[in-house]
Amino acid sequence: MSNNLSKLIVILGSTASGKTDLSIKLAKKFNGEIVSADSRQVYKGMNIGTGKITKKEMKGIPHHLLDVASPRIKFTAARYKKLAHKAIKQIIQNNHIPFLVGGTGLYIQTITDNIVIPQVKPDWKLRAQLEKLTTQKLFRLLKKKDSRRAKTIDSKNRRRLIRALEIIKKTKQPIPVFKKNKPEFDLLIIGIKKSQQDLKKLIEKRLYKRLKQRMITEVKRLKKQGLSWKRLEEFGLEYRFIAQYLQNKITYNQMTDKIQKGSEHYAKRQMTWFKRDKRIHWINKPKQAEKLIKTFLL
RNA sequence: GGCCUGGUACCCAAGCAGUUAGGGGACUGUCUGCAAAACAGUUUUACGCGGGUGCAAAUCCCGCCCAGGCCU
Repeated sequence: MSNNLSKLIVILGSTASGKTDLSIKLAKKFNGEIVSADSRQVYKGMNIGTGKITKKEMKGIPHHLLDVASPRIKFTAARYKKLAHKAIKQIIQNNHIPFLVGGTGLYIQTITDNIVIPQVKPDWKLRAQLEKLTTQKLFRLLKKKDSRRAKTIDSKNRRRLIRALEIIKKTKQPIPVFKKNKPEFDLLIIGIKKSQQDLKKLIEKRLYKRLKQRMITEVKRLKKQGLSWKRLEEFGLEYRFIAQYLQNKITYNQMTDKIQKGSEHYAKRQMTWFKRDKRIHWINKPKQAEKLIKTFLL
């Protein structure tokens, strides 16, 4: 099993599963630093709604990939890979243990499967143009230009169709076949398992805590700083539904309801995603994680 | 007591004699740079109850029940 690769410990789990607490505990114990894998916590000013860890809660453990982007600018998985990779390397150089912690499956996969994302940056102008076409037309266009990719793509998923066409246009080539690569690190992947019932309760508790912490004020502040309602809604969950509430599109009760149900669904989707990765060691208790890590670091 | 309107699957809601309405929600899943996103599948013989007419009724007829409205 042992090889010459540097070790990387991954802690993942659905929203509200307790990743943050566990990661602090483990990082303290094993001389670690934390690299966040969260597609919303990368944004500055989005703290309460994303459940971003506070300075105090960090207990001196260095954290990476938090607050690295302005919410005005769209952050992408490709950018995540670059920054996270760099952070991990740095932690290793400091002779600390890197902990990749988060719930954004795609971001985690860029590291754990070392996915090569086509070197084509999003072209927002082109996307706006393609956005005007019907889904059917987009699909026909793709079929004409790259019949291989057309066979595997979701023919009704506009977002993916547009991305595919974007790559073809820029590279003037068909889309390369998707493949997972050997990871650059020696991995231990730990997943926190919670029953759907427990998660429900945890999400509810967390929601009321966040509302008390003035989560709505946070959204108002972001709006004031120049973010459009549309942009705020794009972030999903708390940001989406609070924005809708502030625009009087929904009532306060509808807002809390939608955040609750939306979070439950999100948690479910995350688990559906994670289930596919057979390398994950699922645990219920922190002790189990400690044990796994001890063996792994020998 | 009389007149009217309505009672359709978990919810909303079209149909008004003869192919699966549709939406929401719920559940399950997908994943090639927006991933807290986007997308897909399932929930496809339900029409208040009892009779009748018709080859055929949620749809027409009769009676009853329930809800709401109006009248006395």
